[in-house]
Amino acid sequence: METRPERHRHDHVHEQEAQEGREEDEAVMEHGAALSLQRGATLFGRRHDEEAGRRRGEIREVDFFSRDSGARGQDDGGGRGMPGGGRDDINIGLDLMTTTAAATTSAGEEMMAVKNQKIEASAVEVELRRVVEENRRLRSMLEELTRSYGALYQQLLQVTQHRQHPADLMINRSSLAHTHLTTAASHNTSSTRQLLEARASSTTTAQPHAVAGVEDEASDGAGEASPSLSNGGNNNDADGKRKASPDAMAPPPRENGEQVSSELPGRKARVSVRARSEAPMISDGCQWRKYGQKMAKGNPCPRAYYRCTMAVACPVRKQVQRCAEDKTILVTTYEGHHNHPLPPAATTMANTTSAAAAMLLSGPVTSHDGAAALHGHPAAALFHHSSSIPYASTMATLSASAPFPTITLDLTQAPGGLAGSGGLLPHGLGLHRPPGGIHPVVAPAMPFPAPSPLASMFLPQRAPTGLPTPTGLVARQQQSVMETVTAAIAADPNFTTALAAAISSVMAGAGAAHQAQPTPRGSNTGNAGDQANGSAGAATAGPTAAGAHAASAESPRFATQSCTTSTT
DNA sequence: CGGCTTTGACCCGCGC
DNA sequence: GCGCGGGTCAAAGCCG
Repeated sequence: METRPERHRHDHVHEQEAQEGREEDEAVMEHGAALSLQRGATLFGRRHDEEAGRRRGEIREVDFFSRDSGARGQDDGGGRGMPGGGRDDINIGLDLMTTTAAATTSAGEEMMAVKNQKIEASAVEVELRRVVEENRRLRSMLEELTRSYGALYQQLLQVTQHRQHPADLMINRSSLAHTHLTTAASHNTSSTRQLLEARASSTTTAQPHAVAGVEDEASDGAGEASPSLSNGGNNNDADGKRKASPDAMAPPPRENGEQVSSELPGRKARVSVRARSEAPMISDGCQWRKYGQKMAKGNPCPRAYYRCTMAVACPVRKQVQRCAEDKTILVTTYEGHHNHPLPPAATTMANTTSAAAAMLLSGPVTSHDGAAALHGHPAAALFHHSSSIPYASTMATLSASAPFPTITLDLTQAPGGLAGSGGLLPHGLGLHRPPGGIHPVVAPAMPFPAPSPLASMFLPQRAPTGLPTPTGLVARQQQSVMETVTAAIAADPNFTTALAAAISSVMAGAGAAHQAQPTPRGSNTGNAGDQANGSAGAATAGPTAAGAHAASAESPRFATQSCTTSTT
């Protein structure tokens, strides 16, 4: 038939379009579909009017497509329609499509719609193939990182077994960190090297502590199931100052028998997060109640004390204070263990602090500058590694002077000199997009030992797992790191919003269901006195940010922002 | 009315 | 022992 060549040509053309311009295709498809619908409706009405009387009883509506051709053939008054055949319909449709509008019949439009569906399907298929390929690539990257981590971790364990020889240990550590750097390495930067060197020298000065740190680390590394071995005890020794409602701060016995009580009766290590925010509090997914405020010496800004109110007797507290030097920086210090499950958003933040806590507890709290501790801890690998990532330079130090061991994660500094911008951190999107078209904030993160007792303080109570297998440990650590990184980004409301928008645009068709995560009170801070939140950043945490939290808490993992440190 | 914030008082540990 | 500073308590007030 003469229409077949036409049809083929159109198919070809549309396939080309499918590969070249999806938007155009989509527009066409939508139009076609709409047209088809419209025509279908018209046709239906007409058919209903004309034929209903004489062919009463036939269910034409249901059999719309298959019967059309016949009906249309009659409508057109021509022999063009083939009685009953679906393929013939296609021919007709194409023919109509290429002819004038006057000659166009509803059948043509319907065929157009069918055709468009095919085109759409092929486009989706192409896209799917691309995504699968990318997924494969990412997976191989992850596997490689996992392998590297496993090797390094084994090496670390061996080192800890020889801790009686501090000198050797030190050397091994340096090589460890160095090894990691080279492993991670393609992105190595000079700043990372400087950082590493600085830490190496610190290690030299704080060698004995470093040894202790490794010892603790070994216990931590052995698994979070043995928290009692953590240096939490050490911390507490150093922590004698706090009167501390011991009962309040002592974590309740875990259902799994995990004796966290061994952690310490008094105060525990703290994790401090510095982030730029105009809001009075950063969004961390928990509900807090302010129970006090005090002017701290040396800082014109008052320090606010909050208590977790998500559970009746949750001992977790946090302090929020603006940085004296830069009032746009909000310093949030967490302390204690949640005794209740946390919402995803809160878990994300919890994991962030867990990561830091893992480092803190694994390191010597009394080290001169804390660098030694970091240096010896596998978690340091994360930070080293992150430092080597263009978008994420990370550093953390422990406080030496603070009454309690404190680690500060500084999320205020943007790599690439953006730190001084004074704004929040939306710089990530688009500004530092790495080559390759991967999401700007997606970067491999190095797994590190699972959080020990302190680490669990922000985590929901877990089921007992016993000593984790290396594999499970690695997996959990990876997740933790990923979430750490995620939370670091999520801490920035603006960034979160932008990220959420980006994600939704990418995931539009697929699973945009994640978007809004229902959070109580419409805010993931849950803080009651949030008028300021409403106007400032944290409150952007509304649905969008919450969505980002949710998304981040699940799987796409994002690289951390910069993380330098401060001392308390 | 309940929950939250505010704010002054109080407690405690540390340093001198 | 005293003063200082950090942290907490609790009454009063505010707010939805």
